[in-house]
Amino acid sequence: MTIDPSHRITIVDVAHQANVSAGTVSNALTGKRPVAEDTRARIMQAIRDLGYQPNLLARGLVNQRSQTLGIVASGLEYYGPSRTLIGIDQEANALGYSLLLELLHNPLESNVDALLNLLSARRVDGIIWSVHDIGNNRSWVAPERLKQLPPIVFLTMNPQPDVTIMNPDSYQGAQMATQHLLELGRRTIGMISGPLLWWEARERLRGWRECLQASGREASDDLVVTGDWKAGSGEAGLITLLEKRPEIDALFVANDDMAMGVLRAAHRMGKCVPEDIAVVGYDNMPTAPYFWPALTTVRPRLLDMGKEAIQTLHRMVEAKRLGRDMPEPEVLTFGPELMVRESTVGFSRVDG
Amino acid sequence: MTIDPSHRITIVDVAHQANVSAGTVSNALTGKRPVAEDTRARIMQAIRDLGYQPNLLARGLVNQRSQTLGIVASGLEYYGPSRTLIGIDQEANALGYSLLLELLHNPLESNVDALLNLLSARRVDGIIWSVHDIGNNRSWVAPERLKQLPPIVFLTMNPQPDVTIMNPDSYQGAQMATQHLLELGRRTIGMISGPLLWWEARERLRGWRECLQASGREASDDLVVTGDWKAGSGEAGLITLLEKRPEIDALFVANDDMAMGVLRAAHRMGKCVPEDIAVVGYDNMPTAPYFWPALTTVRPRLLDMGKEAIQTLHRMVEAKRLGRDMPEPEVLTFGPELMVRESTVGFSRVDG
DNA sequence: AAATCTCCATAAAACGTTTTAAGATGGGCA
DNA sequence: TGCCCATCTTAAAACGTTTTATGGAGATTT
Repeated sequence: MTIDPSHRITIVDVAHQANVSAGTVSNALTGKRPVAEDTRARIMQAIRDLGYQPNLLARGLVNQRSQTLGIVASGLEYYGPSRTLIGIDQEANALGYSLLLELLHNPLESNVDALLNLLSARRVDGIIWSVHDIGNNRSWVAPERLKQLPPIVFLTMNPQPDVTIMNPDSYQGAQMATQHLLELGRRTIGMISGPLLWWEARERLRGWRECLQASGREASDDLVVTGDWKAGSGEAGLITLLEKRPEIDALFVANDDMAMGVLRAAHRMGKCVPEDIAVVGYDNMPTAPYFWPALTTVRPRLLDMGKEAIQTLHRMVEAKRLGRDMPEPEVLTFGPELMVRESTVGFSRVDG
Repeated sequence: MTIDPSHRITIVDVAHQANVSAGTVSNALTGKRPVAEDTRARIMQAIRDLGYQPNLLARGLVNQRSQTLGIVASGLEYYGPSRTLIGIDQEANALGYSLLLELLHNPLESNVDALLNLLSARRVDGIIWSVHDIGNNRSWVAPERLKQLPPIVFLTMNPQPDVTIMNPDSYQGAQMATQHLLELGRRTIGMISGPLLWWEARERLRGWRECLQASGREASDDLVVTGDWKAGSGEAGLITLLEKRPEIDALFVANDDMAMGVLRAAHRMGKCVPEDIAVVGYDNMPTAPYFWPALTTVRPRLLDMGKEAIQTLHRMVEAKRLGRDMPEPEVLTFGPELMVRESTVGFSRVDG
């Protein structure tokens, strides 16, 4: 009948072929109302014969939902963010969502209106905001703005009222790292921090400081150097730090990249790790066990966090769809784990 | 008039408010036909007053395109794939596309029909297939299958007829690495390869072998050990290799992660790099300059490749939309760059 | 035998846009 | 005045689904 090859097969083509109406085909496909067994078989056969594929745009239009979640992320070239994304993807797939990915070029950017409008226009069912909390790039987050948007879950954000947030517990991670160094009998524990514009960097700094203070140790400012998360700043950081405070015998470094730079600087200066200086990193990059020496580091549970974020978002989406009242906004915190390796305990005790 | 708060503002609401018809609002928004200046102003005012946001699902339905590209990727936890994705995202945004991301859990999976059907059903305008070519996971790629799908660009794939492909030139990269080692006067150049199921791994191996053969050197099988891309296999690989061939004085390692393991093994065995063994990696991870010693490595141009992939795909999409004939399928190859650092030339010549 | 149920199928309306074909308005020209 | 033309608008039809209200056939009850 139709010989036009550019004609895409629609549900009414299938209906014709199977001698039923479009509505019946729809019922057979969605299973929302009963269809007799033999007509269902005819329909399925017609679908196969014609190679029919439903148009999810049309379905989304009438259903008022796209089965799509908007993911706003940044820093994907780093291990942490991409790991989080993988968790997000796995869980979203399991729940039948597709992901609309928007990468934020410059995460300091606080003018995100165009982006939010785009996601709204595409009618995403919900949004995961996986951009680090830096400077005032969260200034747009306010109840009246959120009301115009689909449900949102924020990742890694300084808690604030009326917002649903998932956080890796940087504060606790820093405490665990510092406590570990204290238990090893280290006297003077320095820190190389991330940029203090970053909320997470401030949390890690706070964890270090409060842990030291709690055990009556010094946590003064000249034990801290601020880096930029990159290895180079770790390398420079160690040099600066040892000039100021040569007696430092342990270091908590706010991420593994900078820790790698620290290790390199130590080698160059002829310092032994961990004998002269013990080093703890943060992130547990897959290569951390193969640093020289293997790096003791804090492992945040990012995969879990990504999955939980999607589950929570899904609940919010469903509540909205069914007209129930939203779950109460909450802050979920994911405790990290300390991976002890050579850079703190030496070669004897690890790696048989 | 409408007090129902759950009512989403549509184009006809705007039309009412501005005392025009829906068609006119559409014309004003798309700019496809002229609209008088004062009515346009009225319309824009109404849009602002009501907070109207166009429904891109509806627009996609009637326009027969979604302004969306499907990105199928895997291995996002590694540097290379995420870097490629960033290039893809940048260029796609510039051309007005959004990205529908589908991560392939197991890239060996060759049954990708469900995934392709989903992307078709969502009416993506085109697809970027950014999954590594492993085993027979490309067996589904055949002209008759491709004909049912939106335009596709494949990344990193063994060339085959009638398919558009972007490739980082692994063969050339491996040759550059090996040639560099030869020029440094190294005698016996081993290799730690990636898994040979991977097309890229085979290309790198071929580059190493043919470069050696071209200069009359040995390239026998016992100079090669196969790893799994991970640092651990590099560490084990060096040990195995030196047991078989203790005279090895240089090593080409198929990626930086494994090279890191090699460096670690060298330290453990008391071998000096580069004095005893020179090492070249592949990928140029951001941390490569901070390895101990800093790693000489091959830098593939992944960002460029991602961008070019989108541009090419865009041309294919437009050709299809306008009913022109498709651009001829082609294979584009991106030449890499050698980053020379301490692990081959020592500390004197780099890093002042 | 009539009335009532079940079960299944359908036609038509909706979802929110763009596009098509046609119409209205007013000005210029003969 | 009558005609044509340019410029702007519009009503209605599409796009491909799902849903709503309706209907018809047979089985079951009264």
